[in-house]
Amino acid sequence: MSASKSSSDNARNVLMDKIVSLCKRRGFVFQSSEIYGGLNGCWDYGPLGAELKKNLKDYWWRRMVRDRDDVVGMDGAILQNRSVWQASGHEKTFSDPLVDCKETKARFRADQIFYTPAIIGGDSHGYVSITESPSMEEEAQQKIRKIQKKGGIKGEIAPLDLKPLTEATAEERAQIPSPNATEPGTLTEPRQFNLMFKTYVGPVEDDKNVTYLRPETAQAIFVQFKNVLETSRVKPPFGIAQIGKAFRNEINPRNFTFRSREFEQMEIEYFCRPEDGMRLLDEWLETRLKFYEEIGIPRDKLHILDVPEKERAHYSKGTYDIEYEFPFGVQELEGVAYRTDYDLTKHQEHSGKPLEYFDPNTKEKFIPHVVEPSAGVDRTVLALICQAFDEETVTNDKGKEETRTVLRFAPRMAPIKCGVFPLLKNKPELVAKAREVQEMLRVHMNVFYDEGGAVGRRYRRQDEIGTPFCVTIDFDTLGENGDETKDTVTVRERDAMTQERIAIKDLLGYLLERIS
RNA sequence: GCGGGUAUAGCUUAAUGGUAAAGCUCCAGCCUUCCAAGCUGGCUAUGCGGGUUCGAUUCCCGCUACCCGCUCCA
Repeated sequence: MSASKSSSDNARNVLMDKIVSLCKRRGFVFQSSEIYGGLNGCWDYGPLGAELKKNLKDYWWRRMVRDRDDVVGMDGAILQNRSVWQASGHEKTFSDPLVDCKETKARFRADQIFYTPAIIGGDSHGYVSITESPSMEEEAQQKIRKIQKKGGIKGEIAPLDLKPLTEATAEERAQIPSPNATEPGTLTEPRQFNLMFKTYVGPVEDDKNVTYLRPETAQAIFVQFKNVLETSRVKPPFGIAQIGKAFRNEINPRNFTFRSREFEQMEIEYFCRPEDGMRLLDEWLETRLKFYEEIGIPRDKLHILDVPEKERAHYSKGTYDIEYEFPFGVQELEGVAYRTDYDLTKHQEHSGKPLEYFDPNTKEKFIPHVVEPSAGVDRTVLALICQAFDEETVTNDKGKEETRTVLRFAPRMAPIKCGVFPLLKNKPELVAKAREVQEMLRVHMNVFYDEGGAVGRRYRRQDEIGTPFCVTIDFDTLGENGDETKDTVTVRERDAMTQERIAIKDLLGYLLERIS
């Protein structure tokens, strides 16, 4: 690693440390179960984090559901019949058999290690193994040739018989070396690692009562597709939107709240005619990119990854990942995937219930195709905080330089929209007037009243939590300096720290215009 | 899961085999006529569990959590 690389790594760690520290100090995010030592991969949102997250979800719901004629909402249960997870393929594919190499400490997925007996000149010379790749035949050949050369063995190498390690018997496994070791016997037994949290429905912990906490919210939508269709007077193309928790028993949670074991998703399953799928995939990508701009994540901090076919889920005809430049790297916020008719078809097969749509105009019956924009709520909250975080150097009255920490949230995302301060707290008239203004505003937005300390300190406190506006009631407001400024207040803006004098009667309109 | 690192107050840092210190923050009071002013007072900490020891925050072991690198990421 070069010096410059490690110093920039260090810089971004410092930035992330500052963000994590601010999140805790000001009540955005706490470690879950902190007083008991925490719980790996779980986080709690404090008062401001909860507001921020709620603002994000509410705005998504408003833009994706209420502002549109073609999307309706639902709210599915976290627990579903186990058959749902069998039909969706999660019970099978969310469970990976893992093996460790005791010698090299490497970990492999057992289904991605392939092995073959090394047969040279008709005699067996043990086994070789390689990890799955397009060139694995050739690599296996090379490994066998090495054995041949090393042992000075004569004869033809027999044709390879490559099989995944999952098919090896116990006796075979004892003789199969790890792909990156030479001696056999260093691989552990394959162990099932299930990414789904298993639980039991009902009081008896019996195999018949097994189900899982949902690893994604989408399946509830597919399973209720017919009910929504029949009760909501919608017809394709239309979408069903949902916001809710999902759970994955990640092997390795990392990067603060970015990869958690319990997380929230905002998803739409958009049902359409098969021929419209690819076009709608692109349209939804644009719709979603616009959304990120609206919440204050600029386009130039987003990366669009057109996921290549071999990395897509097998049923997907096209997938875009929307990624954000986090301090710890470019990471996915949202996947926009064209899932074809895979999910509905699977549920139709497994449930035996028809999930087709009959188009009365064309007299056609078909299983709708699906485009799915699926966003991570917690990841987007983290992106909002990372994007908003800024430190700037300001010079105070005494000419001393100091650091101002400010979260530059888009006002519509800010947890608190407006601070309300009496200039001095020991003047009852100022306090009374400030309370009056607070009452007037609070029915329309989240406001915060503060009278502690000097007014400058109060401004800085609000800067650090991203409050876009602060209103101060002073002696002008009371009319002490003439009628012209009576019943006016100063509105101080967070980013530029500029102040404007606004009449109290115009204040609500002024703020609403800037925060909606 | 492997390897490395870290763990003292809300935050940042000190110190110590013998009752843990400070700055900032926070709270209360006084003062204060617009950008972290001042004064007084106050709350709050050695992650958890073992061991060694007369005595452990300090030494040892285990666990947990967080960070970094691998690995993993439908």
